[in-house]
Amino acid sequence: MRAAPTILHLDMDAFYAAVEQAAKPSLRGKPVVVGGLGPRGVVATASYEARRFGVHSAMPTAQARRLAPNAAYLVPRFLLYRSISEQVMELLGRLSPLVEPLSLDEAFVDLEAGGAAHDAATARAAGERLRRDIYTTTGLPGSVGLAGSKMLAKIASEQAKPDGLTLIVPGTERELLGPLPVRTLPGVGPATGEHLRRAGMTTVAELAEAGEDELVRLLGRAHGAALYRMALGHDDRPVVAERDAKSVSVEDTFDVDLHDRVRVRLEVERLADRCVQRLRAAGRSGRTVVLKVRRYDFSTLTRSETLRGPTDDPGVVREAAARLLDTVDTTGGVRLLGVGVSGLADFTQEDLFAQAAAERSAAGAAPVPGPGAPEPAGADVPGTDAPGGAGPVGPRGARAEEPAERRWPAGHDVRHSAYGPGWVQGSGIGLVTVRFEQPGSPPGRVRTFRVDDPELTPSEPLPLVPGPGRAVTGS
DNA sequence: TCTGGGGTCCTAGGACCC
DNA sequence: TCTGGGGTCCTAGGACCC
Repeated sequence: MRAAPTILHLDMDAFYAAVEQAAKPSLRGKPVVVGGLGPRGVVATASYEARRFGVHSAMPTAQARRLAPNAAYLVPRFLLYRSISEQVMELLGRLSPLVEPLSLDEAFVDLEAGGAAHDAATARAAGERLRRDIYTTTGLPGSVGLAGSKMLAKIASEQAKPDGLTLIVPGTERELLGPLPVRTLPGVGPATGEHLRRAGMTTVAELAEAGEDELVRLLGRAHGAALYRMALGHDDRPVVAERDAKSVSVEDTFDVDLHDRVRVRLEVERLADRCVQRLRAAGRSGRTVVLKVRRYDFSTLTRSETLRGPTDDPGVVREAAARLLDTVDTTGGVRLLGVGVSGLADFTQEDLFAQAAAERSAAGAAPVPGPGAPEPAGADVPGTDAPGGAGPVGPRGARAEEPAERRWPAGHDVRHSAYGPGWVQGSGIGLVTVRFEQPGSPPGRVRTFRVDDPELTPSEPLPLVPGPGRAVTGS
């Protein structure tokens, strides 16, 4: 808890939906929902217009459609959001070397470490300038919280939403926190909130009155003690830049439960390969392989196996995952499968190759292809040892005849040789509907084409804000 | 039309070691 | 003969966050 409100928390407003509205003039001021559009999809972000219908994050998309049938429903374009996020984070980096990103749309900044502020007045000025710079650069609104601690800066940015700035004057923390619901505090979710409610505590002031011993008794050592400190407004956690990932995982929920054991095994192997791709892209390797299975009744279990040393070998991870699968009862159907690797080490592939070669020569085995040689990996190579001889199968079970919705995902950019840039408004039954507009244009009009129209091609997102050297790359 | 995907941290029990 | 503690690693599950 520092004496000046020089910890800044930035939270972009309805980030994914706001990016889509900036990219698509006809959606500005309209309800927009970004999320999974399949039968089991959930909402990632709802625009403020959509929230007025009761739509919110984590709500099943089907439920959102009932509440807001006329909203625009779009699949997320993470590569685009990442590129915008990098622009925002770059602006934060100009304020201070201590920037701690929490997600694509959120970060803490230690203004004191960068010399950007030393008191309330300079902190407020830096926050307002940041909001202006973000808007100028990206065209997007973001809210800023300023306080003497991370917790309060985050609470402040929440209170500033949308498109605002709130500064909490040090010394006023307890009176500000006291009347707030316990759920306001970070780390108090549905379970803890209910736990506390049953113990008669609904406000932060009541947590402080209960005392540390009582909270520890209720919630356990770490959680209870941390919560008590938070309730008093005590929070000394520093802003920490650059934290290494501790695990990498991928998972898929299937549109329809899987019953075929052979198919389940095939999907586990595909997930293992995808997981290893991500691991390698990060230049890491890992020692513990984790299999996650969600069954038809939503019961979820994990099985893990720790190897003798870290690996980034797809075959090793695949085989470990397959062994773990053998210990799981999947009768009744499988809703979700996931494969993860934890216990990460900074192993380069060269290290691993050298190590593997050493082990082979020690064992007197024949040489095998090194990392440079082609090897089965990635979505287009099925597990070659999979029983049943199943061919390539899409993540949702799609085969050669790909449905229009997946070839032309709602919201993705396209270009027509005559009509120019536009985006997919919807597709199905062999047709795709495109709205022809772009970030700087007035709202455009809609035209419909056959899905195999040669004049129509997928294209890269256009910059949200026109300007030199500000090309946006993305999905 | 029930409930995504990618993470983090904590707890608790058992194994194993000193 | 009967019964110590502490520390670390591994596994499984759960809560929480965006």
